[in-house]
Amino acid sequence: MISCAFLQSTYYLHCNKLYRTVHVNQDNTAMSASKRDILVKKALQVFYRNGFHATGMDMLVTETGVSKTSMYKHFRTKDDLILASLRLRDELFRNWLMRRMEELATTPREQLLAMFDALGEWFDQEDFNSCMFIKAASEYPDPDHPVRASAAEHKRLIKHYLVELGEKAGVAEPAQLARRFLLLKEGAIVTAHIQGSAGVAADARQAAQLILTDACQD
Amino acid sequence: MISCAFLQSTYYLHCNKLYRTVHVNQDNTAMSASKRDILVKKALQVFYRNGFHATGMDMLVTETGVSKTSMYKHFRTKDDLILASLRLRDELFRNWLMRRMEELATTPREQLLAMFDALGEWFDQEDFNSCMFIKAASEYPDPDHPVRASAAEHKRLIKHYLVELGEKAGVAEPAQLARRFLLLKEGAIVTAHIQGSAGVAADARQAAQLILTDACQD
DNA sequence: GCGGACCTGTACCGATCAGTATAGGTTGAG
DNA sequence: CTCAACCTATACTGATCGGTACAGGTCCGC
Repeated sequence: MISCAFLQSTYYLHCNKLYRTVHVNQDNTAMSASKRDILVKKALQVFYRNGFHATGMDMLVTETGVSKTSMYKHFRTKDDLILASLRLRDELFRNWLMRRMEELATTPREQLLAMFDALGEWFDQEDFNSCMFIKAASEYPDPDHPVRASAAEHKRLIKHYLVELGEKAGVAEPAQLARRFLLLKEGAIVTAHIQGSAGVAADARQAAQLILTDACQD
Repeated sequence: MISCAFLQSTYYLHCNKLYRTVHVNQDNTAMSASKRDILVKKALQVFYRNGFHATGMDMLVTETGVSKTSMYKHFRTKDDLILASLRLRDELFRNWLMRRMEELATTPREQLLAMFDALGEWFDQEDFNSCMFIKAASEYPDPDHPVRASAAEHKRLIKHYLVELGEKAGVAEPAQLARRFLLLKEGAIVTAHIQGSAGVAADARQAAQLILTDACQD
């Protein structure tokens, strides 16, 4: 089954031909899913690299290869496209992080610490450019803006995964452990972005080890 | 000589009519209140609240009360004004943080932990809007841009202060302690910004306590 | 009163912003 | 074939972008 769960998905489950799959838009106009996928995927890259306000729709036309007319058929406003990009980013990043944590370690305790090994791999990728949601929140000062809600939801979902892992690991206060790990994670991302990635993930992992040991002693 | 060291004051050093720039502030403190100082001070507030790309020069004219002609007399480009704002922010914020840490505690060990109490006060201020340098770095993707250098320097100076405090506290590896504390600090800032400030500073402080205890056992 | 330092307001520049209008090309189903 | 869905390119809107030009106002030491 080929489908794109990040693009309002269930409708796709009834389709057997991706190139002709039909997506029901906000205004009930039928659209080609593949073009839409290409647009969101490439827009995500441009927004991540270049920022949101600094990226104009004309730049997106040249960078994505999708005409402006099609863009505005798929998304009523630039903000809608941004939100779709953030939804995709949330899914891709969380899937990658969780998969990598589970690949790098076997026990829940080790998987928790492996988060920082995975982050270290991310920091060393040449296209690493901080967390897209931290950047998004930085550009949208209104706390009620949907972009901010998207960022909060992304962080909440990661925290939820860490809590689950903490429960599997049998720590006394998994919620507390998750909050502390998240502090180290966000701090490592920001520090690797501003100061450079050298040693940052290892520092965070060592600090996390202390916190985890303490959490298991309780 | 009355001047503001944070405001790239060389231009005024050649001015022998400095008294013209001395005014009385709202709180009756005599300070250099030249148009340039007013401009940078208010521009800082607008950039911090509204972002860099999203703030146009025309908005700065209305928000600061300084004419556009004067702005471009003092600063050749918008970027120069942004950099001056960041220099001011660096000085104001670091001075505030260090002063508050030393007010809240007496011993170096307690002062280190008091950083998170000070951060907690900051998070609860209604105009708290994340770290200006994290936001600046988020908006300027080019790592060689002066804005990025300014952000890195700000973080470096704070780290340097933490290392000094760690040495005074007699910990075995003050540099390592400072790096770990900085991870918690940046993580707390980002988390308070995105998820809300409730409990964030306290979480960070508890984690810092564990790290500090470990550092003193060595 | 004169000159210079410093400020203002207003109008303007070409470029770019988000978004729209219009016309036409391609594809596949019936 | 026609029809409809979906795509393209181009041109355009009014607003705003960073930045400049120009004329004039105010204050000061001389």
